[in-house]
Amino acid sequence: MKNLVIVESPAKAKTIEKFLGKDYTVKSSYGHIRDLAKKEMSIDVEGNYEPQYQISDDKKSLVSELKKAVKEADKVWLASDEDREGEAIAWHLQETLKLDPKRTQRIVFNEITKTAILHAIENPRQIDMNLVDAQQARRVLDRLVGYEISPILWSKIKPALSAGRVQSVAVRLIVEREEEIKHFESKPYFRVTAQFRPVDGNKSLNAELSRHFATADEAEVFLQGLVGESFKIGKIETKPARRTPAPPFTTSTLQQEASRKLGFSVARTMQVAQQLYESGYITYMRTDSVNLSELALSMAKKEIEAEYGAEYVKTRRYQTKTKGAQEAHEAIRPTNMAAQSLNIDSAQRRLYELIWKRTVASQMADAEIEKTEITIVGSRQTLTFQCSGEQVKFDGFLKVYLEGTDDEEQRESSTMLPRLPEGTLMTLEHCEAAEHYTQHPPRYTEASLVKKLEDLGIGRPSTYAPTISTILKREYVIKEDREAEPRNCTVLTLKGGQVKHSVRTEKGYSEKGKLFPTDIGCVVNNFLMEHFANIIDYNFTATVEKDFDEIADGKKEWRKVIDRFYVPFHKNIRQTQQNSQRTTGSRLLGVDPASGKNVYAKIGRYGTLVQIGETNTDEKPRFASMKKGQSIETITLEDALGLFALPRTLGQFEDKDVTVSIGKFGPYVRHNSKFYSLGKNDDPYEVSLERAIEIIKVKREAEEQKEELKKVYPHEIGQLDGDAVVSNIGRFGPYLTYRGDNFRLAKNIDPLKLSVEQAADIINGAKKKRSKKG
DNA sequence: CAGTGAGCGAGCTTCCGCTTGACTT
Repeated sequence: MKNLVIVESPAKAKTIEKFLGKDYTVKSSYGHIRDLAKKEMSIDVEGNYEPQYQISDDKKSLVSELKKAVKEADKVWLASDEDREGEAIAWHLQETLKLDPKRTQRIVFNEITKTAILHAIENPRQIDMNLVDAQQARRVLDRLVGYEISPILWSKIKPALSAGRVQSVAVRLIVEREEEIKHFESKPYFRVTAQFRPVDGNKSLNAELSRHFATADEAEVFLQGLVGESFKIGKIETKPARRTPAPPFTTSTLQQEASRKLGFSVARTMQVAQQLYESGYITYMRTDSVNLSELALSMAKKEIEAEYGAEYVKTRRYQTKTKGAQEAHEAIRPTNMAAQSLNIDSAQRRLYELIWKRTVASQMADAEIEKTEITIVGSRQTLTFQCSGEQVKFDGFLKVYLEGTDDEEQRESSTMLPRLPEGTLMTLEHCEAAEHYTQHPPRYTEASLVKKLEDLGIGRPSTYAPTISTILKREYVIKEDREAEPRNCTVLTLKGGQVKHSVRTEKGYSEKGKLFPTDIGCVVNNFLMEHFANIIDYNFTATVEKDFDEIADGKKEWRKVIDRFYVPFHKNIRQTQQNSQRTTGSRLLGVDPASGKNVYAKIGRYGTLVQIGETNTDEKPRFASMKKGQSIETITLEDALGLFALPRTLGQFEDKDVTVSIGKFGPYVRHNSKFYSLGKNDDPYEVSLERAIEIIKVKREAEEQKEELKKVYPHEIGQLDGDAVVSNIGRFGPYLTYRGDNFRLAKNIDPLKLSVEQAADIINGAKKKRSKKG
């Protein structure tokens, strides 16, 4: 071996190895190999912010493997990504592997093509310490912010909470959107729609009045005024229009489209994309670039020509405009544009087809459209009816793909309009004024939150999905479906010269998979807004990014940048710790009629709770946890008092009391000092004695079965090369144990009837599979 | 495994960004 190349991703290593031939061995660092220790701050604040790095636990064996490879190589090529993090990875590798700079080359490429890689090899450079320092500043700042604010939250609000430059802004967006919605005043308005037919024609057209009415009375006056009116076509306007395809996918836009068109969560999209990437079907899926390689452009061109004809080709080079983009990779695209679809599992196939369509469409001609606007005027009326339509003259990229939209109230406007000359007399066939309500701004979905964060320049492609998981895990936000209340809407219809009133029920749009803030999320956000407004300012990241850029350009020293931030920040931390009150989000609900004491809803150490009586008095208050779906803000006194019904005694079974309550691990039935967990659909406040007894009996039966199994298992099948092979049944089904290793058994295998030979096959088969993966 | 929310005090929790793999009992 002469050359050792180290890249970040193993899939990339595999591809590059093919391009480079046998003088090169390509290995992967699997991302960062060193980081600040997890347990402590690991930043010497007094010692000029010196970071204390250590090799991550899961990277120790990898590092020793890399060290060995380095020893056998004449030259080491550090080929991590061409961005801040990539440069830092290269530097950490150089430091950790103790690489001799004379025998070490830094190379970069932002597309995985043979030309790009050979070009990179011919143009090596040294590690750019300014860029590394920009990364260190980023890392240190995030650690300081996260690890100094979080403990304040533990002492002032609740243990195990967290705050950070990215996650706290994500929560703030969701909390503030909810506030907006709460203060939104939904107003009714009347929309007038009509159907006209040419006097000597039969194809009618739908039109809408050019204005809305605020009240039913106004609408009625208008409708009444239409009686005996004659209509004609006033004006016909046709305008050519063009539509342009969306740029190729980045991580963020892929997540948005997969959410809109396939209903995937952000995490699912990334998981499926990872599978496609590892199989070699698509390029790297964590990217902020819309750039396509020259190879990709020519492949797309060839494919479009062959499939749709030369007139559909339009080669486009896209520019990335995203704030803070680092563009170390290409856009997400198929590696082989000739493969329109793949014979793989359904989720992978659907995501792949989406990527294929988006990429190919981005290299296709504009769609040419003719927009027609028809105005219908009445002889006495000053108001006009409008009707608009579109005709596609040349479909261009629309043949393949059209980007989805987040607009929930999209109106169809692609109807083709009949060709009618101006002045054509029209008959009014039908007219109605229907009540609608103005709609509050939409709540965020996972994907629309990612879009917003990206617009603000907050977070990176590799962190969008984990950030969402974090704020869900901390229970700052909850993702759920909520049905909208149906609303009664007045409809006025003009019929036979009369205006008739009727009522139509409008179901309103239900919120599917939307992000709602929780009590904890709101309380934490309020606390941060009060004490750390600068950190969760929407521009904080953008501001510090400017500093990082200047560090990267060698114009600023990273330690000075951090010091300027840290000194006032830390002072604020100290003051907040000393001066601010414990925050519980407490709300007085009313007075408990039984005791005459106050009832409160607030945040406790283990979640939201209701409390009867005062704290800080001799008499201890009574507490009860809130149920799922209840919140401090909306819980009523009555519901709160209902929570004190536990523990409930349901009655007797086998001469012993049956009681039901909620414990640390959820609701349970207690009988004869034994515990039985309630099922998912059982409500401890409602559950009957009969159901409780059933639960007891089911658990007893399961335990009996377990006892039976214990008589047979563990079962020794026999000896294999001098050691026992044992079969057993565990939490995950039947398995074999042999020499301290476990091997799962297929469902159709009877672990008691297994022969030693069969067991040996299973063990060897599994070992082979494992070593292949390892 | 089966309240915990008062108080005491030990020890624990926590960030962002880069990457995949573990394969359980």
